[in-house]
Amino acid sequence: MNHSKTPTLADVGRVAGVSRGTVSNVFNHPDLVRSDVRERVEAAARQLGYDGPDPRGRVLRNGKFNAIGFIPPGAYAIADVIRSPYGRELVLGVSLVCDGAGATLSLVNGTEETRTSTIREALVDGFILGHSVDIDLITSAQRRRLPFVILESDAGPDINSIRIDGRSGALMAVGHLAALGHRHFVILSIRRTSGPPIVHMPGEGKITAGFQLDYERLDGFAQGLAEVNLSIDDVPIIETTPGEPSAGAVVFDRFPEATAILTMSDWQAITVLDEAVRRGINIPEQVSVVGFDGTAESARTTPPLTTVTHDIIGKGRIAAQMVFENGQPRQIIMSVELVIRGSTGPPR
Amino acid sequence: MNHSKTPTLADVGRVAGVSRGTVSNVFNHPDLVRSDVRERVEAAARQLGYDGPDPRGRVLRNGKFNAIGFIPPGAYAIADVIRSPYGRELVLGVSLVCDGAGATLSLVNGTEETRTSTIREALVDGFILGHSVDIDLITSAQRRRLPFVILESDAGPDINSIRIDGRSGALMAVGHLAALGHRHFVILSIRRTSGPPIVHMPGEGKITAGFQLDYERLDGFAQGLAEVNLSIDDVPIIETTPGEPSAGAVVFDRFPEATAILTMSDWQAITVLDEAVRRGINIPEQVSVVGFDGTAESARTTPPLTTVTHDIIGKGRIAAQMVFENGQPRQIIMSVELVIRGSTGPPR
DNA sequence: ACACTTTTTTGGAGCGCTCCAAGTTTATTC
DNA sequence: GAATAAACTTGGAGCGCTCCAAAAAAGTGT
Repeated sequence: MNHSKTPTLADVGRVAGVSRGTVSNVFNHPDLVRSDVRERVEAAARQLGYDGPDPRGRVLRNGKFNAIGFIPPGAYAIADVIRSPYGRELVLGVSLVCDGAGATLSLVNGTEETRTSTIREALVDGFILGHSVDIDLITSAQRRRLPFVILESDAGPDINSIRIDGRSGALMAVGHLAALGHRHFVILSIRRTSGPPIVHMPGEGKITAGFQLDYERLDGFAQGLAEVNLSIDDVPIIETTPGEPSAGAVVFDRFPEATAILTMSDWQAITVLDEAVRRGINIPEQVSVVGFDGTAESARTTPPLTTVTHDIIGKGRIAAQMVFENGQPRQIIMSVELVIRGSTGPPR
Repeated sequence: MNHSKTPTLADVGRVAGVSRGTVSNVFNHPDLVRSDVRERVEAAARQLGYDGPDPRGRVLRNGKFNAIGFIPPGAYAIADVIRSPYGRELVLGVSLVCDGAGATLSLVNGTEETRTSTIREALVDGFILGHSVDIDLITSAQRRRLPFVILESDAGPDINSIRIDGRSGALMAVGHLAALGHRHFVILSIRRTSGPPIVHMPGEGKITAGFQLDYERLDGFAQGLAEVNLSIDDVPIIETTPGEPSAGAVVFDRFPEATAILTMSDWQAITVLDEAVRRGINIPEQVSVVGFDGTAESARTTPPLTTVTHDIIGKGRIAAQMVFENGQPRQIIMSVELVIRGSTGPPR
């Protein structure tokens, strides 16, 4: 029995002359075992190089993984979550709760196509679904019979969800810029697939937002524009994946007349700022830029970003708590706030 | 059988009138099953609300988790890893490989005291041990009989390890400052437990570095100081946990005569920069600051940090690859480079 | 020394699954 | 239509463990 295979509880028991159950107790409930027996078992374990019960067996027997999963949204990979300022604050919030609960945080891999099987197979006791989930995903999440929370999508009263009041945020952003006198806008919306920016020219007709997050913010922008007698249909909308480095270039090349750029994430706004530096465009003297989310990064750019903030870490934290508590489903809407900093000013 | 309990393969088989094996095949090798049988099984599964094989059983049977673990170093929690600029770049590197391999990245929870059981019980196929590991940890890692890599500690030829040439880095940092004319230094070393900064006054005697990382860098600093006829014993050394906000205050309060501050991480250096801003101290005119690691953040501070850089993302990536490859143990030493930016200048 | 209580130890059952050798059915050939 | 080949299905074995009811051993009091 001593040939290569890793030893099991039973092997240790055989060597120590006790039963499997006793060996199990030595490792899990040492107080139940007489001390001389315990020592004998420990000696046998040492001799065999046995280092405690294999987690595989335990998992099957106990039915728990002691882990919660974070499933990246849409087309994102784990790396994108960590790269994104927003993603990492969110995950930070989740991790704080995990640390408190002694649970592992699993960043679950899966492409957009494999996402349902990902949900089906993740080795977790509950999970958090990044925003932009579609109905299939929700169905498979429910099938898993594990507590879960959806971010930035309301999936009805039976499903935990947390989202921000994006409409109000967008409205405030436009309101602020309009009050400063801006009338020439460009909107950076979020591209949900990978690839270069997609430009929607004014008058091209309604763009259909795939996800609630995008829809609400677009709606807020539209409402804010309407208040100064502008139509969102006359505003160019560029869909870019946040962090896409060419976003700024597209904006400045194609829409030089714009004096204000509305975005749906700080990361997009930061990208624009970077491009402005490259081109010697002064922010906010020549162009105003507004971010979204209020990440820590937004306060550290030059100039600091005016942005629609919310408590991202808090959101992650609440999400994790909901998973651990596993109580009645709740739908939480977090409030947002417009923080005015240096990236916005009167139009040139 | 239809009462509350979640259905199993066997339940589905019973309803569909086939064996467990066939149901398993429907989900795992559908091509082996005749199409009418497959449909019957799928119908039964739908009817019972069965959504594919439970991962618990699969794990025990297959013996694989399809995940690699990142085990935070020393006294750190998962949240600290994500908070730290260095930590998240490292994890980013790891995550890139996980994305490529379709594996989950588990950020494994555990306090310093529970770390050995953490290693024993983590639901992973291999793992990466953050730096500052002690011998007990290495032993329990080896017992787990899983591929693993240690960061920033050389644990001998039988164990995978990756570390940077910290001594050279430290030497270059001092050399640069000395060449500028600095003679009054303070060193920020890393506190490995939680708590406020610990100040070692000059002449208090050797401080014993607990971990290879600290030891090497201190040694490099010592050597660099010796080259301009200074002794490290005459330099105050402050141990702070990176990110500790009071680090800067302690430096400026206790050692106003210092013109150059050497650190062991960018995060520490950034903390000092922040405090300098708060006090109206001009960097580098009044005090020079050097970081360590070369995180992305170091390039974005005002002024940008002079720092000892290495490829952190690459390090994470290589570590993950070593775990996946599970080949002959290797010990990799990565080179470092001094990047001179705006945070260093001649002494006042 | 015996009955009785308390402390320890035992081993069967079973968690849900996949593998695989063997068995069964269906298709093909002559 | 029997023989042979191909396609599909079966169910036992076993992954390593923990639980738990029951048995065994040790301790206690008279």
